[in-house]
Amino acid sequence: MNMESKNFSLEKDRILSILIDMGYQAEEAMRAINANGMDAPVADLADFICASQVEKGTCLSLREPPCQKGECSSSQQLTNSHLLKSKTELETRKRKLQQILEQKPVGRDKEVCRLPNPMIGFGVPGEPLLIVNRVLPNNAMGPPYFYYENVAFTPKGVWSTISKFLFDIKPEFVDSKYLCAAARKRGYVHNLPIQGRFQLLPPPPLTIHEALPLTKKWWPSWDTRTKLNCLVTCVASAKLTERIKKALEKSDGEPPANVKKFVLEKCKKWNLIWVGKNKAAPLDPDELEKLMGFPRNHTRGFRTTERYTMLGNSFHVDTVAFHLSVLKELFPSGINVLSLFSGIGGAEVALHRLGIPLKNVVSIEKSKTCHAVVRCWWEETNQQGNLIHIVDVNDVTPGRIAELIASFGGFDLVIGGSPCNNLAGGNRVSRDGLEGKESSLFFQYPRILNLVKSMMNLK
DNA sequence: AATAAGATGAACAACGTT
DNA sequence: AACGTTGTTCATCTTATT
Repeated sequence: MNMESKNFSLEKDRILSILIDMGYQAEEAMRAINANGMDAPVADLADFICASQVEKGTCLSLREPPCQKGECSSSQQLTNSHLLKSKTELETRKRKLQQILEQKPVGRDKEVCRLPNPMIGFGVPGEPLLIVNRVLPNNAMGPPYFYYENVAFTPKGVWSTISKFLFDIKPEFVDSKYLCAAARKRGYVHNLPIQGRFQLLPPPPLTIHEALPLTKKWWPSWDTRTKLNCLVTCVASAKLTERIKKALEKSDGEPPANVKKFVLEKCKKWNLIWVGKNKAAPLDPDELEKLMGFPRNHTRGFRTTERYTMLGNSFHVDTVAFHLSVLKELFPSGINVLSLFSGIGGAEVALHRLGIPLKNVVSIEKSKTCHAVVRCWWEETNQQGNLIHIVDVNDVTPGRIAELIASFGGFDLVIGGSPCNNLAGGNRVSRDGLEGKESSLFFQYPRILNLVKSMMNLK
């Protein structure tokens, strides 16, 4: 076998396994690849299979047409908010959001989800809801409720594909800088109610100085940042700190413009904070934990670089909790949660801090260290429910789901954020989009969600 | 052998100017 | 409308160090 046909065959296997991951039969997946070619987007292949299933009457109703969208405009302004911006600005925001919610795909190549500016989703704490009634398609309704998360900045077309596989619900894009001192631009697709949200108390500090008071003393006046950029998995080395120190020490007092520019650029790029005279350093894991909304020492006991990786890949607890807060009055006696790609348990921590009892949590996570973190937390917080760990998402078969549902009566919430590494801008090597090696695990989410839905509807 | 440090741009949105 | 400028980003891989 020559190299070219070997690569060809490898690529075919890869696409095939993605389609099988999505819950399709190997045979129909193969037919779709043969009919559409291997260059066709996976979404198209899935469409093809779905179409042929419809013809045969075997469609699992993965994608029913969305129901008639009602008017989403019966907006009502909540009174409170002294922070309320001018009325016209609020109206502008509402109008822009409405446009995004109603936007129709123009053509296959133009299917792009627009990002809202400001990135405040349906609203953030301290501001009134922008939309009070949003109408979801019938097939998107719970049970169970679901909540999916990923990075906002992706290659073009990714979010419209994600949306397409999740009942055409438009993502709610939110930047966590409205809830804490660090930016975190993320998209959330969910079928949760949006009225009656509340944030965790105490509210996290909104500025760097309040969040990290010790930096105040050393912060130069010409560094005007009040918010940190996105907290990621990599940090700058001590060498960069040294370079900055050296550059600043050449001048006493106000440094020249070119030095300022150099330093500020590095500070923004690497999220440095001022911890000493002329000393800009990366955040500690402890500080990351705090900024991400986790309890102190949540990831203690693991190597530093590992802690950076785990924390950088996590939910922002307060943002997620703000969205999940509506569940509190719906499930006063607690909930059963299916947590995909759990990581260090951002969802679990958020629910716990909201005071929602965790009855059964099925956590799917392949990283041993991540799961160890969640297990530790589970015991430290004296959880009364059951924590069930599944290592491989491929082991979540219809049979396994049926077993779990039979044992405790079904899931109330399916939550998770799938791997972003093939989507994230920081990736120079393999930013391959949704079909990338890890990010294609996204397709496991709708597969499993639809399994849970269909089995719970049988009951 | 395990761990940390260093080197490695591009894609995309937003915004201003021509 | 077209174009240039500015800014941000849940990272990977190789090499050095312990």
